[in-house]
Amino acid sequence: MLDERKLAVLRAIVEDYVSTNEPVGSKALADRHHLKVSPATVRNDMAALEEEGYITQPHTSAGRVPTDKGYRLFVDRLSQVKPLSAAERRAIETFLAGAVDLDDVVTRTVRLLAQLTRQVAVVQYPTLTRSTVRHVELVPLNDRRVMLVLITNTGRVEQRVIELPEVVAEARIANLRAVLNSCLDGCGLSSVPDLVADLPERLPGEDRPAVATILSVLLETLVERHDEKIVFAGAANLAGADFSTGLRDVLEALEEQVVLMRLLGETTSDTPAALTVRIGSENPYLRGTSVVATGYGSGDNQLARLGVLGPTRMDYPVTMGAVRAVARYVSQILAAS
Amino acid sequence: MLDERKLAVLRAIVEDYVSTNEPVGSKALADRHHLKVSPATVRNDMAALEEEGYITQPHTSAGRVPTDKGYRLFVDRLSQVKPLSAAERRAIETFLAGAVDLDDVVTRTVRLLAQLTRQVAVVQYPTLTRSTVRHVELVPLNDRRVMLVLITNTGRVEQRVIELPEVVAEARIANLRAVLNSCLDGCGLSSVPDLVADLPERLPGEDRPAVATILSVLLETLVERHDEKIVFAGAANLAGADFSTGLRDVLEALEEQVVLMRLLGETTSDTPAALTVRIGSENPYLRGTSVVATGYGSGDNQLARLGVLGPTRMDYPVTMGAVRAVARYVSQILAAS
DNA sequence: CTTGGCACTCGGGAACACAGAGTGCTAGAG
DNA sequence: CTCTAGCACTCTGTGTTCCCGAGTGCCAAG
Repeated sequence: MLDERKLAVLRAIVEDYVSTNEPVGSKALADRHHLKVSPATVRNDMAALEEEGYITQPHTSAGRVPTDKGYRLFVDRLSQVKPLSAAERRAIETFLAGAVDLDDVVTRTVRLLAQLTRQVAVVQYPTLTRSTVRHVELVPLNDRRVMLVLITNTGRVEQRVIELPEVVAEARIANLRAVLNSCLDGCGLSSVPDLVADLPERLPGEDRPAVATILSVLLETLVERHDEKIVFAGAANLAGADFSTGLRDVLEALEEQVVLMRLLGETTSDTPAALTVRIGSENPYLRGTSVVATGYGSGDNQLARLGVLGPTRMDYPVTMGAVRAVARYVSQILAAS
Repeated sequence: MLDERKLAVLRAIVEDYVSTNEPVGSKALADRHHLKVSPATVRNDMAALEEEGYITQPHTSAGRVPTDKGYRLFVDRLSQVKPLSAAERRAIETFLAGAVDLDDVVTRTVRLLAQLTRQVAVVQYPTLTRSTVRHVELVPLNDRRVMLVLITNTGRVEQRVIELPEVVAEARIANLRAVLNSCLDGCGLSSVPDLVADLPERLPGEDRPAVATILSVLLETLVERHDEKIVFAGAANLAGADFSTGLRDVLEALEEQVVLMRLLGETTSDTPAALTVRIGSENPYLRGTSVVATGYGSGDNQLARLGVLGPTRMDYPVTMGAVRAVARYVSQILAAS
């Protein structure tokens, strides 16, 4: 049904449309892409492609524009991820190398990605689930309040202020801290609930109410903050592009953690580092936009996801190259720390 | 020069223009605002106001539109801050009350403010300068690395990973932590540099290189992170409004910490809690937008600033009311914790 | 199967007219 | 001296018409 030349025509249409943002006609196409056939032939192929739903015309007698299905075919079979230039790679490296802590890594990453792709970049904070406990700290604030600080091996720090049900002496807090640390140090976060389950019983009775309160907050921290936090950058890049779904919707989605999560998608378990591309209507919300995302993280355990969001009319090969490269570098940085 | 009625006319023009977004003419004005004079009289007054530069007409023979100078006069003399409704106040209270930590307070505040004003809200993180040290933590990550965690009385937590120049045993780290805490606990952040100045000399010689490294990072943390961090929300509210300076510029400014800082302005030392209103060209960058901001913080020491950013054509009384109210509530929340 | 020719279809821009809102000015009333 | 009424004038925005050109679909010939 789709011979080699028809595919070449589709590829040419996508490339031209992406770069010019105008419906592309048979004449211009035959010229620009040294297809060695006449415009009439191209027209026949276009008719076939339109029949199959890969392209469409905005109105009778205008050029053709790729459909979501057309982009999909282009991404899957007609294009290759375009590697970054050496200069870009160096820029990434130096830019990310200056990061001082996890927060900084994430902030720099998201900005870098936005600048590189000229799209909106989205980065999810490394999830706690697969991290391990590096240290638990209990800091007495006054005699009824302590601050719980949880430090993970990925450099993430979670903090909560806890109201105690009763006055607890500092020494007892210190003791509890020691117990918690000896119990949890180095353990995976997912195993924390099991490990602390019988803790209250192993401590003097007088401490139990306080311990129960602290533990409940600790567990809550693990669950609630699971992978809630997502940041974005490059919203200014939306100003130029026009979205079928209206700029407002896109901006709203960007500020909704939940929606962003859904857009970034989940790491497919078998090939976690693979690039995910969701085109237009393939997206759960925001059907007018495309998302290019991938997992990142140190070594074989993927920590979280990052990607970019833009109009369906985007340069997929370049964008995919940038996303992949940034994910690799940031994984590397995280692995080193 | 400007009698009572001319001022009333200006007020009416501002109010009408803000609510309709269309240049307002003499007829509509005389009707809607039960000024007890004829359109012709209003026209005369308008001519005078235009002469003085308070209003202008987009083109000959269209209605009048307030100038920045006109808005300024309106804000200074012709309007009163509009208090929030009881329902809104309750909403604020319940929404902010659920915050679990400082991060959460800031996030909730900025969203709340954006929703309340239907503008872009901007909140600066409480600055460290006037806080005091609650606790310093040194967590060994491996034998060449420690994590420094600084906890302040405002609930802020700063963290840095430190590369040590040499291997340091955990016991020595623990000792150093104890020294640091006994030395700094409860002290104002601004006095930290003085307090730690002679610390290396008071410790065994073998520790000095490590201590020097740690202290330099600590000091750096105090300076660099000074009041750098700013968050915003409600970018979607920009979608409707049209900015003279182009939407792109506004979005770009929002992602530039430095620009945002300048826009929020500085707390005037004498009346820190006063509302600052910068209208259009009064702003350093982004001359097409207005900023309504104020300081917030517990008690008499102002910690940081918050405010909203919107088109010059905004409802100043309502916006000012919302900013003031939110600042008060968040100050209250911070004081309590 | 490919190509050249040809008639057809729309979208978008230019030219034009026109209604409506709003103004400035002047002369008269209070 | 101030306010009002009337009037002529000036715009913008909108609707209409018209035409050009890009692009198509189809057909017949190579």
